[in-house]
Amino acid sequence: MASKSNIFTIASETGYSVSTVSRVLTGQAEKFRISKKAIDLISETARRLNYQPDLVAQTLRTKQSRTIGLLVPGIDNPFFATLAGIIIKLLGDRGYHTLLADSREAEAEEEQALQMFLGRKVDGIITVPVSSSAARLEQISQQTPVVLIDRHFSKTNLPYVCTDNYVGARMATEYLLQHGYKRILAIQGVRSSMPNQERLRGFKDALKGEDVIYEAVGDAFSVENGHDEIVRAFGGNGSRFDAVFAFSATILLGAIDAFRELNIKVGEEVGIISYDNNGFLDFLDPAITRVEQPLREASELAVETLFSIMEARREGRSEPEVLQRLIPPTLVVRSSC
Amino acid sequence: MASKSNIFTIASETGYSVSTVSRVLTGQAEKFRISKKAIDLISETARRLNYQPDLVAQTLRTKQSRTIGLLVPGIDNPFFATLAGIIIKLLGDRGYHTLLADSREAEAEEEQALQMFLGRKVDGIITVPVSSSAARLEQISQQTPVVLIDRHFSKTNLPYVCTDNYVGARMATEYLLQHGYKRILAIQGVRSSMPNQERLRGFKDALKGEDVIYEAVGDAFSVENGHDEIVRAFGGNGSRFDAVFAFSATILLGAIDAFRELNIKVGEEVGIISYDNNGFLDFLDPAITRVEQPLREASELAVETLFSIMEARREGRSEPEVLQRLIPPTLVVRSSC
DNA sequence: TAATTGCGCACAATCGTTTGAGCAATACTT
DNA sequence: AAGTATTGCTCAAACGATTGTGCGCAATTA
Repeated sequence: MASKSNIFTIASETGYSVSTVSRVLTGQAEKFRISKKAIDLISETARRLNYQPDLVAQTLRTKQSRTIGLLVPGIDNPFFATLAGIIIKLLGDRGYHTLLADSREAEAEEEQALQMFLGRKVDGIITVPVSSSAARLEQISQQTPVVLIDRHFSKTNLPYVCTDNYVGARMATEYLLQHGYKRILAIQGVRSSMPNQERLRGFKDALKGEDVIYEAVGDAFSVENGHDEIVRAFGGNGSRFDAVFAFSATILLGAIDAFRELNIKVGEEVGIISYDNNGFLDFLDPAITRVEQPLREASELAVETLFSIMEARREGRSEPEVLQRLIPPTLVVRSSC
Repeated sequence: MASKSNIFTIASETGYSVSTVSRVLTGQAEKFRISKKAIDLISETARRLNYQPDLVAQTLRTKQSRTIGLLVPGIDNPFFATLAGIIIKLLGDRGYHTLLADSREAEAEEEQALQMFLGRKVDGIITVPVSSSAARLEQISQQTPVVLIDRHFSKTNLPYVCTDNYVGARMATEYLLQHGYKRILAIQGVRSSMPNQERLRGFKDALKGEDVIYEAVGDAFSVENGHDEIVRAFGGNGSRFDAVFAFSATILLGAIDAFRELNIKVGEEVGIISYDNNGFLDFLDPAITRVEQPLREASELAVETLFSIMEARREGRSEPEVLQRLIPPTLVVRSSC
């Protein structure tokens, strides 16, 4: 009953027309020379009737929903959950709401979500893409601004904010080398994904010319993958490897678990280093040395970028040029290697 | 350009009226005796023009958005992230989208989010409430179905699905007793919250008549709280306690950290048991014995409940009666006590 | 006094759908 | 052959807002 009041109710209640009411309520009063008397009466009445604008009607008319579509490949993954949390907050601060969808690493679900975003008339899209091609997103971005985060495509002019996975992996690998490890096993995540490729490249480049042996196995950002690859590599009689580079925190967990099963002491018998931030890595024993990504900074940059594009388009300006950012990660040293 | 086609485009393209097009596209064709010829032509044209209905316009007209508002107190908390992930998936399976908001444990932000949900005409709301009173939500639920999850209010007829925190805490405490612990420290979360109160009640009831000493300290579901209370209780020369019951996984982490600082061996010198599910509790050393909440089951029940109410209201039926569910948690035994 | 200007507001179209009511043509009845 | 049913569709009014245009009136100017 409270929310039954609309612009028309207020109009008849105050005796003014709906247009006047609308202009007052949208803050266009002085632009249209509405009298102070009218402004006061209308605002007061709106408050009294507990008027809440119908955002759906507003959107239909104005083509602006003050909503951003956020698409991640798995909200149950702490990494994306943290990311989503930060972004939702940042958008909220700017008066925008978030329509969250989960592609579950599947292209079909990604496409569905994008359709939905467009149908819902979101003002912009922030996404961690899962599809292998940028084509669809590039097409969409002509209509609705799109900013990629965490993952990007090799040749695309879509704006993105990613951490520099190449540098991160290089840092991690060099750290292992400096500490005397000579036989390194890398466990990868989804191979087709850009972060994984970059990490692999960084890993290999760091090893170039070094007197070490190495191998890069695995194919998923999952606990199981970490577990299975460790069992495979360390399960037999002894192992060729003295250190492990886990390409994600989930992989790391699986590895830790496998080492425990195999009764191999992490930090002593084998060194281990991981990618990803994740507060609880500090609570493992030993605490895990890792490459952390500046999630907050990345999120802020992504949101900023998105809004600058939105603003530019709204004002018919050409879009800013530098829209692809690679930000450097940080090495957090603990005691696992 | 692709998405510029609307129902009117299709109408003029096919020569039929917009009403006919609409009825075909919404599957009401035979109900209105549209000819097969018309159906075929219209569907074919829609496909050819890549028609996507404007969900905003649809919502305005039908008052149904096929969207559910999901409100959690902190999406960056793994517990709620997991919950959100499950719920988003379940809703997606039923053809519904999710508008996600984060109240950050603040009443003001909760209220804002609820306003937004109503303005957006969500068809239903699933929320982990943070406010101390049920009043506002009860008011809203007359307009839009509301289901509480994880937390509820003591006397309310709002439907909810929570785990039985009383039983869970009792189970945990009894487990400690059975294993010979005699001096138990409980570290609480937010005292005003229903889950905390229930856990405390379960804890105390389990100890009734037993020959043990105990204390319940702390006041936040945070790592710091866990840390500080352990330091306070175990920091001096020896401690009165031989076991700790952490009321949440965050508290547990703080405790683990503090024990490490104090050089006290968990599992040997002190037993510890925790609340909350959290996959990584298995990766700590020792793995933590804990009370897990059946998140999936709870989510399914909550979604089911919400839809049954929505359906009942749509059909003008009276709403189902039994809508408040307390589901039993599970004791997951590991090696920390 | 008549023409001009500015002020304060109202009219009505519009956004893209859905939907109750109605209407012309054909088919069926008796 | 005239009346009734059925078929297959169209008309136009909503939903709740925004917004370009225009109009009556008073104050100012000529």
